[in-house]
This record gives sequence, C-alpha cells and structure tokens, in this order.
Amino acid sequence: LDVSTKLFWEKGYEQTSLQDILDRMGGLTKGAIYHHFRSKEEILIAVVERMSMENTVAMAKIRDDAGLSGKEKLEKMFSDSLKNPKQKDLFTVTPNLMENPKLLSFYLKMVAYTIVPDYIVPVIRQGVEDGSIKTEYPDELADLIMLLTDVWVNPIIYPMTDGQMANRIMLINELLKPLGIQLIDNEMIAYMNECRKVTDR
Amino acid sequence: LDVSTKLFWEKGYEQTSLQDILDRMGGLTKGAIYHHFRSKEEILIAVVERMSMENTVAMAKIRDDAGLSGKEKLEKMFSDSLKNPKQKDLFTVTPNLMENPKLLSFYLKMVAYTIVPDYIVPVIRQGVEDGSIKTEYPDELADLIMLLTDVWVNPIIYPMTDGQMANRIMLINELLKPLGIQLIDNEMIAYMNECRKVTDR
DNA sequence: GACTTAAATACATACCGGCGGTATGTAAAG
DNA sequence: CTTTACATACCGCCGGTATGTATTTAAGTC
Repeated sequence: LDVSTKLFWEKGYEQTSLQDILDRMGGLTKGAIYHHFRSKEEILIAVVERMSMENTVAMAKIRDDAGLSGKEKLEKMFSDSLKNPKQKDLFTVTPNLMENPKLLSFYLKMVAYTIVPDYIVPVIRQGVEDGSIKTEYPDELADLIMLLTDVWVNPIIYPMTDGQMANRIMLINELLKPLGIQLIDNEMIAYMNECRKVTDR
Repeated sequence: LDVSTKLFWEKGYEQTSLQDILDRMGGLTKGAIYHHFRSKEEILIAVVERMSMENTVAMAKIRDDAGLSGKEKLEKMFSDSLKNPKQKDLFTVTPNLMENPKLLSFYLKMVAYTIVPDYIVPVIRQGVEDGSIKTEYPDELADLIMLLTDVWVNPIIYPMTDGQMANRIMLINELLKPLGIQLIDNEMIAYMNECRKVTDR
C-alpha cells in the first residue's frame, strides 16, 4: 500500500501498472498481489481508505464534541484542515489530481457520498437547531461548503498560487457571512492579506 | 466522432476500446482510425471539442451583446443553460460523469481553463465596472459561479432529483443575492418550488 | 508437552485475451 | 507522380486467472 500510494500519486492510477508496483517491492510477483487484492482497483480503494482515515477520525472528534455550536464545529473543521495541509509526503511529489482522473473522481465521490453526509450534514443541522447557522437548505449547504472548502480551495485539484487561494477563501468567507458562518477568523484574514500581497494577482 | 461520442458517454472512455468503435463503423479497421487520429485520446479531444462548440458559440453571443449589463449577461447565460439541457441525445443514455473519470476531468478542465477565462471573467468584470455586480474578487467569483452552476448543479455529474436540484439553485440564488446577482427570476422560483413539492426532500 | 496431520496462508509460475499503438502495403483520387 | 484513405499484419504490455507449492497455523492424539 505504501508503494501503491506513492505511485498512484506520482504517475497516476492509470499510468501505474502492477509491474511498476511489483518492481518496488523486492522480488514479489503478481501472484502475491492477487492473493491480497482481487483487482487493481481494489488496491486503489485500500489506498484511498487508508489515506482518508486520519482525516475522518479528526472530523468525527469535532463533530461529536459536545461543547461546541454547529457554527463553531464547522469553523474548526475548516481551520484545522487549513493548518495541517493533508499529508506531508503527498505535497512533495507532483500531485495534480486533474491529471489523475480516476483518483479525482474517487476523491469527489468520497466527499459527496461519505464526508458530507457523515460529518458535515450533522454539524450544519445542529447549527440550524442551535441557531448559530441560518439557512433553509441545510443539506445543500453542507454539500456546497464541502465543495468549496475541500475541492475548490484545494491546490491538489486546482493548482493555484497562495494569493489566488487567499482570494478564494476570502470570497467564500464573504458569501457565507450572511448565514452566520465565518470560516476564517481575523488572524487568518490578516495572514490571507499577506499572501495576496506577496504573490501575483 | 458520432460513434465515439455515443460510446464514450454510454460505456465510459476507458471502457470503450478502439474495436468497439470500429464495430459500429461497418467494416473499417484500426488503420482507418490511426490515419485520422494519432491516439485514442485524440479522439476524445475531438469529441469534447465538437460537443462544446454549440455551447461556447451561444455564450460568446451573450458575452458580446452590447445592450446588456454584466449582471444581465450572467443571468441570461444561466437561464439559457437551464432551459435547454445541454444535448438532447446525451440525456437519453446513462450519463454519469462520476463513473467516467477521464471525461469528468476533461470537462472540469474545460470549465476552469477555457469557459471561465473566455466567457465568465469578461462578463463579471464588465458587471463590476458598470456597477451591476458587487465584489472585490471578480476573477474568483467567475470561477466560483461556474463551479456552482455548471458542475454542482449538473445532474450529469452529481445525480440528483429535480427537488434536490431546485434546492441547490435556490441556495445559490440566496448566496449571490448580496452581490447583486439573481440567477433565477421570480417565474423560475415558482417553478423551482413546484419541483420541491413534487419530488422527495 | 511432544508429535502428527490437516487446513489455511502466502506466495510463485505459467498462461491468456485484449488492448493501444506501429510499420508497411495498396488502391483510388487529385 | 504524389497524396489520401484506408487494410493487413504484427508487437509489447497490461490486467486477470488457473494452478502449483512451500510455510505457517490449528487441531487432534497420546
């Protein structure tokens, strides 16, 4: 799984053959792979599952925190994900999901069909109940926020400079303000403005 | 291209072999294909290019209309795309882009790197200049609106009921209202509410 | 506890059809 | 005479399968 993870990110899923994986595993053969996995795709599933574990555990902890309002949970989820950029290793290689279609659609599906319903929807619903979030469309809002924060503002999916990213985040922040949500605090805003000055545009 | 378009949408790009295409072309052989295209991917490029032509021509016409404000152009672009759902044939087959990763990423790239800069950014910038749209982040707003209207509210990408789609559109409408943009008019709102009543959720 | 044995585990080997792609030939059109 | 529009034949590799074989584990017997 270590080897496959690296190769799938470096070369892309389609461009990685079983032989490529085997070559980095010191003498094993295809029989070994097919003993543990029923197909190449099943390797991908295992890889993605393992990668997302860390993240989902952290989100579950926030979701189940009894001391926070819905709004606060949402804000914490976002700022946490901003502060520790996913995986360390993954950023060192060239991770452009746009050129890795299979991984991209996998990620999008995970966001839409697992993360949103399991972690975001409950939080938004709580926010509507406790009055910290104002919307008529809680489920759709959950989906939209996830699309914006985990996809649109994701340099792995949309390559962009820090300045562009800061702009996007500021825009999201503005759009969500009328709903009572402020994804980034003032300290973060100051940092964002720094980013916009330093880089282009 | 007709045959390839159909197959790529029906079975997916990866699942369509050159032989599949040949089989529906009455006796031609692989030599014929490789005389006209240098690779399978080049067929896909031609297919997508041909498909998007109709759309881009219509958007260009709106963009270059001298009699409309930026806001009006944007609204017209969206309502037009809502009224004629892309292609007629494409909806009859099973078009789920999530299960068609290569086509999906192609589409996303086209939206982000062609449609947004060529058609949406100019319109938004005009809107900011003529005062019909209010934002500090015109380029990012262009990108975001396209993501929402062409990706998030797109049953080909995210399968959903009419009711869910109506909810999403209403939410977008609400979020954009503070910026001076009202993507759907009152007549459309009434129709949307009908949709939400008829279907689930 | 020591010994035997059966079953499950963890691979290796050999093989397959089909795939995208290439090199080359050839008839017809310009 | 050259270009176009194909057909034919062939290639290496890929994901996947069927089968064989050591090694480990579990159970049973004394």
